[in-house]
Amino acid sequence: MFELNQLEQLLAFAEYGTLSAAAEHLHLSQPALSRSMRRLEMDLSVPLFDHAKNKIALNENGELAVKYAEQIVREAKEMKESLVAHERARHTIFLGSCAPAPLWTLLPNLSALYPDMTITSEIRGLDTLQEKLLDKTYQLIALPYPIEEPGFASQEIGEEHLYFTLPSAHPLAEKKSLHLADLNGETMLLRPNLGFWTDIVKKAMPDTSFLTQDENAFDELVRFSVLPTFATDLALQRYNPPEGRVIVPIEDEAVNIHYYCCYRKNTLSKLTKLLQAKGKSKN
Amino acid sequence: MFELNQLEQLLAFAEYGTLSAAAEHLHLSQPALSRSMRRLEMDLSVPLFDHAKNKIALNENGELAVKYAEQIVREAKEMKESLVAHERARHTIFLGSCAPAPLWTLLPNLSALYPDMTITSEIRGLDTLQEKLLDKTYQLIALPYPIEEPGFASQEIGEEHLYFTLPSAHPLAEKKSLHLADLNGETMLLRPNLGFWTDIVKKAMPDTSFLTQDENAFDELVRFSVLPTFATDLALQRYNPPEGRVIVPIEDEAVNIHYYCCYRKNTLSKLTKLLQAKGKSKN
DNA sequence: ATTTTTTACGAAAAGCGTAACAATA
DNA sequence: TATTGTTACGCTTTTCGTAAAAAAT
Repeated sequence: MFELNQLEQLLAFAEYGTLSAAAEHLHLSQPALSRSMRRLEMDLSVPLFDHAKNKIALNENGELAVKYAEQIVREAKEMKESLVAHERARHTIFLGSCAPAPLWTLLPNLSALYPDMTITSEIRGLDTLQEKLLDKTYQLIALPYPIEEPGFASQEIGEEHLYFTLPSAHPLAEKKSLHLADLNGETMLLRPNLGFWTDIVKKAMPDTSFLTQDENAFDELVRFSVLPTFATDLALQRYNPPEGRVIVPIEDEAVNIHYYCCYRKNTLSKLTKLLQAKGKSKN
Repeated sequence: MFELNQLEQLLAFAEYGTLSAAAEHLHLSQPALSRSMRRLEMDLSVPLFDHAKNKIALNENGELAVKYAEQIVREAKEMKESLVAHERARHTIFLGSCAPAPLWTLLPNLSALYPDMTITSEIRGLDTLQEKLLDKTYQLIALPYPIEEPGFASQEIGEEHLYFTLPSAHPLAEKKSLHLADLNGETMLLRPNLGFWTDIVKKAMPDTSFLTQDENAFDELVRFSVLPTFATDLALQRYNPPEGRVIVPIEDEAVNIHYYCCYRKNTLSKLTKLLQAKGKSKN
């Protein structure tokens, strides 16, 4: 039988027109390529070239052979790429979340539980998350509600609550609590990549314009700004509380979020234990 | 890059389940196959097997690789078969005829004109002939009428006329000429593979039952039979006239056949000369 | 005990490069 | 004369088979 090697060489010849040119691009001596093509003719038991003394060209068979070779070589490359991708996927847990907070606990726990796996995560919209869990892009997603798909498990992994952080001089800074609507219309600062939190507050404060600032410069900006911004209880545990700001709870029921971790029941067997542990430790 | 060789070996392993069994069917030592599969894993930079001490089995990647390998190997075989077929076709003139007589002149002339080509011929129905000329199965066909397809040439190559051969004792044996209908209802003997002649006489003599006899035993049978049979002027030139038989011309216009040779104008360049020569020599 | 896979080692085969040759433009 | 393809020859690399070892049924 002939070999893929020879088909690639045939394609190189078809592309470059002469054995010398093709051999150079193949990093091969020209006599070697000449012999290899003769072998291909033998292996196929069909002449592929018109061999003149000083010129060689594809004949009718050769042209046909090139067509086949293109297809076969393409599929061979596809095979390798696909296998490499598949192998990578076998060693990767791809985690989607609706918000940053679930990742703070899930990522380190997953790393500890599956030390050989690469953990990749991203924050996406609720529809995207569910869709890509079903099509197996994600092995695991964090949602603000449980899903009911058969064959999937949903387990609560914690809750998060939203607060305003107001400058001390703000007119409402002394209130014990507020509604989102109370600040509707005021310009506010937002961290980027807050996931579905952004949707919630934009919906409840349609007249507010939100300024989004780079994550790294955000704290700096807040310190020297008089604009109100948000915080959550989980974020306040994780990061330093903003200086010179008053934290005011928000009473809207929509900002009391319970997170659920959703995944296929027959995958990630160690995950069940992780999630049961999750119910207790919320740091 | 990996090689087709290795893919075939992978398929053999997938089929036979163990390296030993696969190696035997591949006419290869088992250690060689073991190493070859390890090389395949290296070449693909992906593990394909679960290597246990004493057992080796395809893993998830391997199963996927087998699927790809099946396709690629199938196409590789297809490539070879297709090329061999194409090569054969390049050296073959496939000739279809509606009757035996045109072949008697066309075959030797084609052989002389194209000494490097294999000449293959068969007798088929008129519709089949035209259809397979158009789809390039035939390079050349002989029909009892010219065709009008654009791009095709039709040239008359001779004529043939049908006769009855009657036993001397036959009631009609002394007639100077007859019509087909005159013997309608009588049982007759027929050579096999007469092409469209069979259709002509069956149509004009619907009440006659025709007995077809093997070509080699036919002359023998005729000699000892009192059944009428047919001959043509061309057949009488070619073969010995039947003993003890009277040759009676048939007057039906339908049995005076002019043969036409039909072929693509841009192929068989030498053929034009042949056909012009054909008009003169009719042996 | 037999079967199966892997490792080790020497031999066979295949493939490559350099050089030389032939032919062409 | 420079370029192209084929042939010849020696060398390297690859691949193979046998033998031996390790492990499992």
